[in-house]
Amino acid sequence: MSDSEKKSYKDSLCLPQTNFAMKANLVQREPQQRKDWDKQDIYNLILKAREDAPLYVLHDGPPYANGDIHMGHVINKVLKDLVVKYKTMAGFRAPYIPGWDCHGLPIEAKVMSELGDSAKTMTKPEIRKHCQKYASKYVKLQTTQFKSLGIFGDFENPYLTLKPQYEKSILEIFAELVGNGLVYKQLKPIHWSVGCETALAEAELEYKDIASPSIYVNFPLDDASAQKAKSLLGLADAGKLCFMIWTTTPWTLAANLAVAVHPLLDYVGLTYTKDGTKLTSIVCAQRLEAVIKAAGLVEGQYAITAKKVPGKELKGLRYHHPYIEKNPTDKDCWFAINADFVTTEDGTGIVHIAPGHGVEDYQAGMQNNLAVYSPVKDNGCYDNTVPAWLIGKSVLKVDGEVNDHLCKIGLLVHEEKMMHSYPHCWRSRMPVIFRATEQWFIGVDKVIPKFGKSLRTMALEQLGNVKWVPGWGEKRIRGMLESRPDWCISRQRAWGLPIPAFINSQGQAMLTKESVSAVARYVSQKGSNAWFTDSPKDILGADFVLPEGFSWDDLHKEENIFDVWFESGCSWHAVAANAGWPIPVDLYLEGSDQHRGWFQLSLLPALGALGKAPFKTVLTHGFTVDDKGMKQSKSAGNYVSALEEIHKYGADILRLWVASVNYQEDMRCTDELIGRLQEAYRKIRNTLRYLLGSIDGFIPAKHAVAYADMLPIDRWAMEKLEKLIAEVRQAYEDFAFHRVFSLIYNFCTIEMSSVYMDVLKDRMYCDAKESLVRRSGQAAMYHILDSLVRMLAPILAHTAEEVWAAILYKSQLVPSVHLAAMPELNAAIDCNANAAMWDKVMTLRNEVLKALEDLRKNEIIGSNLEASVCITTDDDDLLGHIQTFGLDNFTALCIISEVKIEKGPALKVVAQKSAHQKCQRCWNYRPAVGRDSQHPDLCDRCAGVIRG
RNA sequence: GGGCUCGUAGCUCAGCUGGUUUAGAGCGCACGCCUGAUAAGCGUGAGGUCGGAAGUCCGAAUCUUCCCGGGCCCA
Repeated sequence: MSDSEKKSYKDSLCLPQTNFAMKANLVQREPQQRKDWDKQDIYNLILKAREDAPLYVLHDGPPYANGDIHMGHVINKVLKDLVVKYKTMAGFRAPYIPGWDCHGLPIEAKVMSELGDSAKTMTKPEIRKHCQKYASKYVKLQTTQFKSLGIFGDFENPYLTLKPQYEKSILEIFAELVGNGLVYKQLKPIHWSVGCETALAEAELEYKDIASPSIYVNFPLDDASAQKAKSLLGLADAGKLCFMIWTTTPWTLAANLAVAVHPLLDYVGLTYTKDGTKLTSIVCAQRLEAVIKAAGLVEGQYAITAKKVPGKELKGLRYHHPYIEKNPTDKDCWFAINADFVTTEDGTGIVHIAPGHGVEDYQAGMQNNLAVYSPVKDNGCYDNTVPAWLIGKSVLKVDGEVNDHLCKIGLLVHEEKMMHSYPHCWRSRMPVIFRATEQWFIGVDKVIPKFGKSLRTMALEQLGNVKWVPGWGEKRIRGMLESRPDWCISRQRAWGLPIPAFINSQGQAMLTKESVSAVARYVSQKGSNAWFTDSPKDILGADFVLPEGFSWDDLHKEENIFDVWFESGCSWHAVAANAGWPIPVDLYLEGSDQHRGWFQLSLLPALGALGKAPFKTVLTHGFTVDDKGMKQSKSAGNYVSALEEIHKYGADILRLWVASVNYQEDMRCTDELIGRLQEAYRKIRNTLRYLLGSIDGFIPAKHAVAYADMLPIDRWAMEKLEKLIAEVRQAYEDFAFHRVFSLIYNFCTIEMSSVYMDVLKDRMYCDAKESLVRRSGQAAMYHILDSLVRMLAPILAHTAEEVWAAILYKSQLVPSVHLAAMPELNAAIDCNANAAMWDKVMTLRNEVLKALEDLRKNEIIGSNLEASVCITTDDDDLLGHIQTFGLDNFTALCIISEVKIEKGPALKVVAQKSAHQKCQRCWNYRPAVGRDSQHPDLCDRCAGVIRG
């Protein structure tokens, strides 16, 4: 028989038929898909279809409207989209309104540098106009980029923190907080950016390692105190008696008002000679060794008092400031105080206190009735209350000079360099200083009369009512809330929402619930620009009743603007509540850095205004790192460009990547790692394609086969599908998308590709087209395809839609797979009922496959169909299972031509080349081949099929 | 320096409150098969002693402590 005759049977087979392309070509195909979605207005179409469904609100945290999107955005937005698409398919109305954070320093700084010198002559409204343009540009840009990921949302109507309606909402919440007595103005040391001349939020700080001077300085006691100290320490001849302090910020000495000692630590006197002068320095006993070393003293050159004095007895001793003669404040100063924060970890155990330049210093100062003295101007230069040699000098550059001066007057004991991590301004990159300025605060420990509790108390109480994913999120935010200071909400910049306070010439501020509400109304109409152009009377309204002490002739607008965190922290009100959605919303989903940021700063306003948290569940994700687990940055060269990846692989590959990794931890991310997901994608796509091809000609309404009537192997597939559906749905409910991925991926590779689809080829290709056995397989594959595509839809948003379109007879008459429902469990199928049998049967199958491998290695067979297998086993259960299953079915399951099984002493699988002839149509080796005179080259089954 | 957190095969993940004798899966890799899913499909195999050390226990990847190395947040 010639080859051409042999091949002629190919046309008699039912090979898979589909137009669904094997090659995805995502980069070309996806944009078209998105265009179709836009045409359909898919987002609103879905919402309309879910009009009466229960609501599920994922409230978007606003990214900053600046720059191109990066992998962090991709992870965040794709995760959100997975939730929204899944919840939609799970039967919820799941709206998604994306938002942007539009105000703030990064934009203003960028705009200012772009404007250059021309900015100097501009008014605030002019600068703000440029900022608005800048923000709008990036909102538009990022919208396009987010949409290119296949994300569904109301991108036509996003929420922007610069919109008047949004600004109004912020002020509404602010009015509540003011009404509840939480807002106050105070001189307080805060992080101050000299470069940007503004206060900075915690979130605006970056820590960098820098070298600072580390100095040990003697503060001489005054005569009376020296006498007292001498007797306390049992000193006879002490020379000049001093407190020795240690600091890494010499410039703050100009604002020194006290020294702090720990009340319970012991202090001693260290006597030595320096430059011919006899000195005794009081230091903490536990720091003696370090101090002696720092001072460069060697054995015999110094003496230590035998007597030790606890810090509490040193309290009140007075000293002379090293270089300032006259008290610059209106309160007492220059004496020792007690403070618990004094440690023995470094320094001398005596801490220099400058209440205007440190948080702990400030607190200690308050407790000891010190002034808050900060002789530093906005630009970081000393004012004129300091000694003449310092006036006008920049505190960032003056350390050396201060040290020289201390050295000259003989009070500098030692100076060295010390590397330490120090906060820097994220914009100007310059070191930040602590500086006391007039700022607005939200008090976290003020008891709110209406609720009878403080914000901190309420927050800590509410944490337990929120579901944190992962669970440790609660611990993390709890720790932060326990220790956080009052919230400094004022910024000295132009690009933001003004703090709606009015000041009179006595410096008194007018800020009431009523005044804020009045401003809110005005801003909602005119926008916040009006604050800078319109008069107080315009803004408040002529009929506004001014409180006692204020008059229209003496009313000035506050110049500060809000911290942008306060703006975004009100989004639950501005967006969710205004849309009519109940607070708390269902889900906040952001990076774990937002425990300090948006989560916390949304929680506080919501508690202050409503007394409840704005969210039910808070889910956090980690950050991308490189293949070695290190932080990624452009400068380190291990940075992955999100846009490049999207353009290179297509959105569904990125979506699949996001879904495949455990987002709760750091996510390793490189181009290669993302590229590898293409292989998984191809496997999934090919599985779907093969299923599509296999159900060609299958009309569910006509050809359906019930589970109970299916062939055993088909029932096995249905049971596996059932199990998959249950596990996938659970994984989606748990937000465990990487579990969804691995479940589906493994199902495609193992259950489908390597077992079921391979096994079914003989039946699907060779049996009669209309035969029940073929319909049984098609029915199973139809269910599998129909379920798979829906379970995949949230992840492979484009591809699933493509598959859905290719399914001729859909299970649900919806125009998009994203409008379909997640597959439900089928009560008729018990996926565990036959588990024991399948377990044994599949194990035996593996044994058979191994035996065949030996044959193949010895070049006795190539294809499995050339083989015949004899099995002996002592396992009666197994024999029973095979009998129930059917020997022919088992033969088909192994994709071999013949199996014999019998009881024997032990499990043994003997494989050999089949003695029969090969059927030229189905390629099985069968005894019947040659017996049919009409079709001598066919087996009985194929002969029958050909005959018709 | 502090708080939280992570560290299982090349990669992505399983291994729950400690106990199925040689720690699993898929991918990748190696070798082979098929050529009727074909820029596809199938099989077999080699790879970890669970970041390191000590400890608790009859028994630890799983508990404790310390150390090393990451990440986020802070100082």
